[in-house]
Amino acid sequence: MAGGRQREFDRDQALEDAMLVFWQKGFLGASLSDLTAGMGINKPSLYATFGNKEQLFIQATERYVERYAKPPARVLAAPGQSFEQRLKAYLMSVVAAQCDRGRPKGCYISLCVGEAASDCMPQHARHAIAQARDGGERCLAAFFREERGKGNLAADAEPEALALFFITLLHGTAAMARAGKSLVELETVVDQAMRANNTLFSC
Amino acid sequence: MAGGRQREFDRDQALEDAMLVFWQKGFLGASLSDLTAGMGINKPSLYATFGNKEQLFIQATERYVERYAKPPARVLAAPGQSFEQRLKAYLMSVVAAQCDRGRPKGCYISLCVGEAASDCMPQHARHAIAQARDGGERCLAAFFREERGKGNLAADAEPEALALFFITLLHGTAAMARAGKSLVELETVVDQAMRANNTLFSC
DNA sequence: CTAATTCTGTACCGATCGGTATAATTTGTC
DNA sequence: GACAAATTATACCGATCGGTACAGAATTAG
Repeated sequence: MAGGRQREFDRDQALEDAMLVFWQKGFLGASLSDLTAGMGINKPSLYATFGNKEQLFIQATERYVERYAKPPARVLAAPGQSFEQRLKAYLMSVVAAQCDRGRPKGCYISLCVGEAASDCMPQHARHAIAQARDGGERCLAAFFREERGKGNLAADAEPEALALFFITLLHGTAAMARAGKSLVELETVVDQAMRANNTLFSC
Repeated sequence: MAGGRQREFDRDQALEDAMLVFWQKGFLGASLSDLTAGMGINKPSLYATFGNKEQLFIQATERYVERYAKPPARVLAAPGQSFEQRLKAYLMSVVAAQCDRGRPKGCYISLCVGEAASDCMPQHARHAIAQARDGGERCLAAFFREERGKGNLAADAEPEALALFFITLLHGTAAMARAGKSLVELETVVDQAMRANNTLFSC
């Protein structure tokens, strides 16, 4: 049994707070002062608990994926709804999260993709962002592939191309949400994107 | 007539180089060391010629708009081509620029929109980015409005909604280009987006 | 109790940030 | 040539960066 003073903050809550800081300011823009202020702890506690800024960022990224990227993807498998309904529900769920009040606008991953392309981000952090980004696309491609197997999608439809199209669109809505566009505006964008592929759906 | 030592560098070339640094690293990520190294001058020369980092950024942003954002928009008015051909040529021209070898991937404006939403960017710099971002959307909306007036677009089409859709898409392709997607991949995205609105075009 | 252990707060580290003072150098005017 | 004006290079400024040493405070084991 290990003795010693027990920490005065909740580790999960601190990681959530750190994630929100990175979400708003990116990896570069989030200074240690910003992080410790947002997390309500001081630097030695941060380093003892999470390692360093890069490792904290990696853990925050994983947390974002688990808490904000994967949940919308679950509606893709919602029972009792048509293929088209599920896809639309997924897209609408994502843009709603991108416009959510009280949280940073846009998408954590999409924001950091911009930083990751410059060499201003450490290697492992860049890798974490690349993983998170590809994860969404692969998940969506698997969805289209499966639905095509079920006959909900035209036989000549390309799952990877469809996934790339919608993921690209969602990166676009993330940028627009960050620029201040309203949810209703982005919903019209999703509507137009759905219309783009309705010839494939109706097969 | 003003005497004095004449500067040993070309102001336009230096601004172009600074723009490329901001394009690759963003406002925050571009340090003065990065900028002076990329521009081939030293700090006093930079400050004497361009003011400070923020004013240099504003001038670099304006230069990007003139040299990389406006030229693709000219093909929207190309003579002897259908409305649909011109729109597609515009979109393809933009994604080609986003994937151009030898230049930073993606879009200068789209990259900085992410930074501008945090409070890490000075006020005037943020305003310059907002101006540049809105400029493209307004230009595209005016294009759709004019084409609708000419009967090339359905009477019930909404120019603003169409402009928002395609600008959003291009912000998405910018993020994907920055993430390493190839030009051919992004061209398939544009193709699918064009298909989205072909019911409006055929009127 | 004491000892060992773990966390917290402060104060500090070298490095880099954006920005500038200063002096040397190069030009034009007189 | 003398002098003023403008650019150059170097060296420096205070502030902040990411990261840590250290001492005090809190907890458990014996």
